[in-house]
Amino acid sequence: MTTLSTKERILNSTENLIAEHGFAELSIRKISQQAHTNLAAINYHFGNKQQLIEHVLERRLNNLFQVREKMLHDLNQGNSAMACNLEQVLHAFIAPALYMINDRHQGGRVFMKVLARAYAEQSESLHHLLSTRYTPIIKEFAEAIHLACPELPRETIFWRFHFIIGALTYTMGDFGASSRAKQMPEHEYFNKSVEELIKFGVASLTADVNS
Amino acid sequence: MTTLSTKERILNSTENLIAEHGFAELSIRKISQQAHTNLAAINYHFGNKQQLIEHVLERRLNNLFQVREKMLHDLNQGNSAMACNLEQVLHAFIAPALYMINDRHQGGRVFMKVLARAYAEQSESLHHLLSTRYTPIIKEFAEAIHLACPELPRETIFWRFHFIIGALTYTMGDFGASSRAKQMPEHEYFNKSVEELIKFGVASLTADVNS
DNA sequence: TCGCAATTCAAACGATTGTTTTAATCGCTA
DNA sequence: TAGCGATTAAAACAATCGTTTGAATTGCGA
Repeated sequence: MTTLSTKERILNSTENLIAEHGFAELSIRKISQQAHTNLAAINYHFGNKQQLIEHVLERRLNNLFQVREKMLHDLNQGNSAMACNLEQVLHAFIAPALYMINDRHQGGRVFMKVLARAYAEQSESLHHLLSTRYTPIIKEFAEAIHLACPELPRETIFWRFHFIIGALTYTMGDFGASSRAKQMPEHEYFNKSVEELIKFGVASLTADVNS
Repeated sequence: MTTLSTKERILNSTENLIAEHGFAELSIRKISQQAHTNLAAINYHFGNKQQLIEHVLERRLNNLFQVREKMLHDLNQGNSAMACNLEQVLHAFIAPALYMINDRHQGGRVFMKVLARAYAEQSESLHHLLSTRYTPIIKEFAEAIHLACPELPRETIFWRFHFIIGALTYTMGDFGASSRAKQMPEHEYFNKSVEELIKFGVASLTADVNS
């Protein structure tokens, strides 16, 4: 049970507290209390509060992006001759978030709330970290979408992919609240969300384009 | 110039500070400083910090919802016999936010960032305020969409409208950052956003439905 | 088992937080 | 203009914040 290192316990507690109460109420005293460690341990291991938050984001963001890129890469291998299916591309982008959330022992579900909040918080450093990390992978997926839908103007792809990411981010942050409102088990609500989100993305990208 | 009442200056300053630096860095000392008033004036006029934040949200939210409902109502009057156009319905939902943002003398553009952050912050009281306010108008628009697209299952409408709201919310919060990244004037970027967002919503709702 | 580095701990630092108190000032009516 | 309620102002309150300090403790290689 508590075979986790102090560093890991601090990261997990930070993640939980951000997800539950947001950045505004986050304090390193609450973190150290929930992590069953000392105040100074946080500064000892992470330097300061800001760097701790960045570690929380980086830890899982790196993993999420790697999984997404691997799934997209595998897709390209399988369909080397022809452009790959649009639904598969969107699946490669959305599903890794699903896996992350369902893998409760990794605490990914909590992290997606953190991510949604980090977006909205938009403190200069956080936003810079997120945008520099996100930009390359977004370009890769936009290119894959272009191959799947060559008739779509690149600008249209840019906008609609942007909106799909928005719908995904919003849905992630909405968790708990929406599933409670619908009196549905959270994991069931999530599976439904991803399924509907992919259909939604495909629909928005394959509809007729006429101004 | 400074013909505004103390109450209004406090509300405006709060709005600006949340939009610029988020809830985490918001303090009533910064608010009173920017509003050129005294610390105690905030507690005198609004009770406490939490109630002040709620006033900031309510002030413009009420106006936004009223405009949306009026536009939807006018639409129903004009097309009483037949179901009204889907694009018009989405326009009635999205455009009021546009007007709000473009009307700089009302400071609406700033408020949309506040709204996007309030969503992500998800402190119990804020989220409760937003969801209780939002639920009725969402039901109204979902019904209008149903009339415009009677062949779409109600559940599909629910999900896709939810995603469209997500894309809208995300885009609002993204402002400034994205327009700066694209080296585009903010108002131009916004007009483009709304235009693309409506096309995006129509596309996602009118595409063929096959699981 | 000794010794040293890594880690944890309690305590205090200065700064800032939201709120309250008490006095001064304003604006309007009688 | 006198007086009174509404508003603003300065100051202090207790609480909490992030960070630092220096000593105590741990764990592991020699």
